Amino acid sequence: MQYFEILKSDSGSKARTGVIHTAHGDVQTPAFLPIGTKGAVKSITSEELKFWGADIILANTYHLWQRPGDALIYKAGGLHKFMNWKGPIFTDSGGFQVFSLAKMRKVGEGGVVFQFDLDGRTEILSPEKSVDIQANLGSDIALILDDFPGYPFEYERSKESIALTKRWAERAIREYQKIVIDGDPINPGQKLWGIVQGASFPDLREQSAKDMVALGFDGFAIGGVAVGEPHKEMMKAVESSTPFLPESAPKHLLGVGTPFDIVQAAARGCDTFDCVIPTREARHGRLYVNQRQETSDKKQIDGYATIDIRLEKYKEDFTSVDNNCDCYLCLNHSKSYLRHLFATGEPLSIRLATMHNLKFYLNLMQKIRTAIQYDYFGDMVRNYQEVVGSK
RNA sequence: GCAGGGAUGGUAGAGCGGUCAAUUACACCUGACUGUAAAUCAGGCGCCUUUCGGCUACGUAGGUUCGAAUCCUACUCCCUGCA
Repeated sequence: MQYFEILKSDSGSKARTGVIHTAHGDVQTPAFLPIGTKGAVKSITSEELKFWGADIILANTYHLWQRPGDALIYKAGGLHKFMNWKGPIFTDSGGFQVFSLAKMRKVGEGGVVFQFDLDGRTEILSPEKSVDIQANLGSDIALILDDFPGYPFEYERSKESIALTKRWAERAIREYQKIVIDGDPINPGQKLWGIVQGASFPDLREQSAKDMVALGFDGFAIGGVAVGEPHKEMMKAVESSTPFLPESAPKHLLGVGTPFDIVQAAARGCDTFDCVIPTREARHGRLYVNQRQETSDKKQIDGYATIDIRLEKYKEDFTSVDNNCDCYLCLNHSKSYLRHLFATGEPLSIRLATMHNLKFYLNLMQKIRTAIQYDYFGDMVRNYQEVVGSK
């Protein structure tokens, strides 16, 4: 069986629906990966995630290495068993932490020297170490350690970054072959994906994509985006990368994004996405709701808006957060109640809000798949956007 | 009735002669949040003004003083103890 099966390609864009066959089951694409950095999607159980239609989740090498340690997870029988998530798991390499924990790290040829934020001990995260840890975690999709410089994008720095990422990729592959193919890993079916860097410079993106393709990865992630750049820059980065990656390979867009970003990126050929937005913003009281908008010619089009449930105006609003939503929150509780939970600091507030936002994102992916399948994805791309000022 | 304590911005509660439009917390409002060091962070919060600045304010009314939320007097109300 092919690793990635394309079911339907959109006629008007590079979007497609498909299935990634992993060692722990299938992923229907385009897909959104809820983020469970430390082995848990904050406040949500594995069972709930599965029930809502999440096929795959993302966890993080850096955090799990630090605590509880990959050796412990290996002993537990791998991350799947440890957290009792039976579906596919995608692990980030720790490359992002290289960027986000910038104050305490030093990037060199060998890897990243840094201090753990919890106990201050100094460690080196190398391409090999990242692969080793991910092998111990037993994820289904592992990522190579990459380097990217953040925003604003600078050509010379980005050029160095794709070169270093390429050299690290070669080392990561050798380590992967040693452990996962020739060794006795937790998950023999684990796949290693490459990462394309190059900011929004087309020539660098092209070069980086070609570098990765030459190394023969099973899938590709597009990294270095969602670091503060405008939406157009992000799309430019995507458009400059995908043409040089195999049509037949699954493509992940790292760290993206808003519902709008995701629809736009899916149209440009991205198959999977991960982002903290739905979970983090839920904890901050920001909820995503479906919202239709009327155009000047009286046409109703789909969109969405966000509301801050903590505002006083919802104090006596006994309607549901989103009456087009089928999540537990919307089926059972009012805005007034959720606001009250936030106001009083009840932990349930976080759970309910997170449930809702995740369901919103998972529903969005279902809408995208359906639109591609039934050939109206072009309309969706044209219309789907955030409705501002209508909260 | 006597004695003592107190009345401060939406609320609680600091301040106790100038540096006070007034600490702080809560509430409220704005804005962030994109491979999670984030149940977090930043800002605003008397009125007018873009800034400078001006005006009105700390129970009420007077007074002392160059200057008062801060001191004095009277009044109103509240609390506590004794009758």
